[in-house]
Amino acid sequence: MTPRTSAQGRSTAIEAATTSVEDYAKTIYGLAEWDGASVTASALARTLGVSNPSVSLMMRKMADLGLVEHRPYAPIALTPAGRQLALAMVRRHRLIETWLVRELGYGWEEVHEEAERLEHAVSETFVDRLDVRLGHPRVDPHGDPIPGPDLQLDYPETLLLCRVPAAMKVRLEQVDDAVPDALSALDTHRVPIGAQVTVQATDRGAVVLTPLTPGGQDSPGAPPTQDDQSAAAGSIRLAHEVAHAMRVSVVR
Amino acid sequence: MTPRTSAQGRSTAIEAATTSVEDYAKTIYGLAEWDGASVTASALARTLGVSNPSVSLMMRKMADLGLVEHRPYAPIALTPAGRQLALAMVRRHRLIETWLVRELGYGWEEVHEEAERLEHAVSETFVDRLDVRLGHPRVDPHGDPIPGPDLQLDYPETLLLCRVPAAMKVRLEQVDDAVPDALSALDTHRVPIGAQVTVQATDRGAVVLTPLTPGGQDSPGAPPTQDDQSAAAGSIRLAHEVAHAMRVSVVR
DNA sequence: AGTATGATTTAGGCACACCTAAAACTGCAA
DNA sequence: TTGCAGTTTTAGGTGTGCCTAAATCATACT
Ligand SMILES: [Mn+2]
Ligand SMILES: [Mn+2]
Ligand SMILES: [Mn+2]
Ligand SMILES: [Mn+2]
Repeated sequence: MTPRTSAQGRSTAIEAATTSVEDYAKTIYGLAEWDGASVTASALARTLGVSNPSVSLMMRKMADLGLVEHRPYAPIALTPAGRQLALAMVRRHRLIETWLVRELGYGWEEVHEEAERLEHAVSETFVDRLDVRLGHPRVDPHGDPIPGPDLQLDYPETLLLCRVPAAMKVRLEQVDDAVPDALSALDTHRVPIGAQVTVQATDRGAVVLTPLTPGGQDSPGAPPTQDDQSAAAGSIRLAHEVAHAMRVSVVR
Repeated sequence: MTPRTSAQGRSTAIEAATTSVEDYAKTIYGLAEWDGASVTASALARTLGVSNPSVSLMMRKMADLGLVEHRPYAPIALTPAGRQLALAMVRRHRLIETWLVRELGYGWEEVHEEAERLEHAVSETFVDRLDVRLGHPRVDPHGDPIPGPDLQLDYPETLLLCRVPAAMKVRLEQVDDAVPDALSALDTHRVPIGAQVTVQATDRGAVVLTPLTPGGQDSPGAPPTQDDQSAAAGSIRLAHEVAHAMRVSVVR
């Protein structure tokens, strides 16, 4: 896609961002935020579904544009300008997802792919009007916080579920919408965002938990599924990968 | 942009359409429909804002894809497959415009640009859900008919305003949203789509007309503007270019 | 017919964003 | 400390879509 035409002049480099540049910026930001580790070229390549050389080349380009800090063979970090761009994309993405769920009847597992395309096509004006129409939502359907018009973002204090010690009571705050297994696990066991659960046991990243709050509100659908090999009724086992796709806050 | 990922398999070539191919198809269709003339390479180039050689090359590509019929130096026509693609894009475009006006508070002069980008980013699913949400609208904010899910399209019998003979009573059916002067002229003189007017005189494509129906309903805004050099109160002069951007149906 | 004029196509290039294969670097481990 | 395995970068190449400049073609006018 050609460089973005839209909007009114702000940071030059951000104006010239292509679809690819926007996705790289957003992905770097996302990786760094989700689990605080430093971002490597190969992690970026894996997440974006491109080859390592492509990342290398793009990093040079984005360094030239002043969007990333990157000395060869070192980890990758966004510059302040890069973070601005990333936050702008995150805002678009999450507002669009919220709108798709609230007004077009999308399921929370469908919206990510659609938003991934739309985020590059909408104007700044569009985003602002959508924000107003939705009443300035603070989180998206997956619990991810939405940056305000000023791109400010306040995170709740959260941990990766796969790192929570056993016997702790936590509240489900966010799910990674790019991990379908995580979304379907929560759907299956009727654990919505905001539900409280107790971590019964942990096993090298995998966790077993029991719902506390809404848990099994028996909405019309499948009967209390007991598919997993979990013995205790209401006991839920999540694989490491799935537990890595959820963030929780500590209760009490 | 890379080839379209979305949707379920239909006509292979249509699946593989890029943003550019989609725009070419839509534009060829639009030119042919608006004033029934045959589509030339340079008209296409002018409308799309690209050079003639670009059109030449693209026509070879689209001929190979089976989307257009084009022998060198001859006029350009869509194949049935090309028409399918064009109609699908027209449907997207017009539904999106309708939604932007109805639900996001856009003015009818703002929507075209936004839709021009969004139409390439939305999925088939999205379009269908939007259609349902809007209640299957039959025309967009500019009076252009919207193809149904089956891509069927029924046009009202209309003429280009610039070709209407004098002393005829007509109803304004469509405005070309890509001609800002036409939209602002109608805004200024408070002539909405559906209004009836009499063509007082014609002058080599330019027309002078008098509103009949809603005409000057004095909505809160500027006072009955008499900016033009038109003498009679309520008499409106439209330049050829502007009159070419409107289609009307004959009344009675 | 003979030629000028404009429309159209061909030739040659550029920018982006990818890819595979080959080289270069790093850091850990024998 | 030396080697080697994995990571990262360089080299070389593809597909799209666009451009300018230089042919070509079609035809309308003398
Ligand atoms: Mn998402
Ligand atoms: Mn994206
Ligand atoms: Mn339009
Ligand atoms: Mn378009």
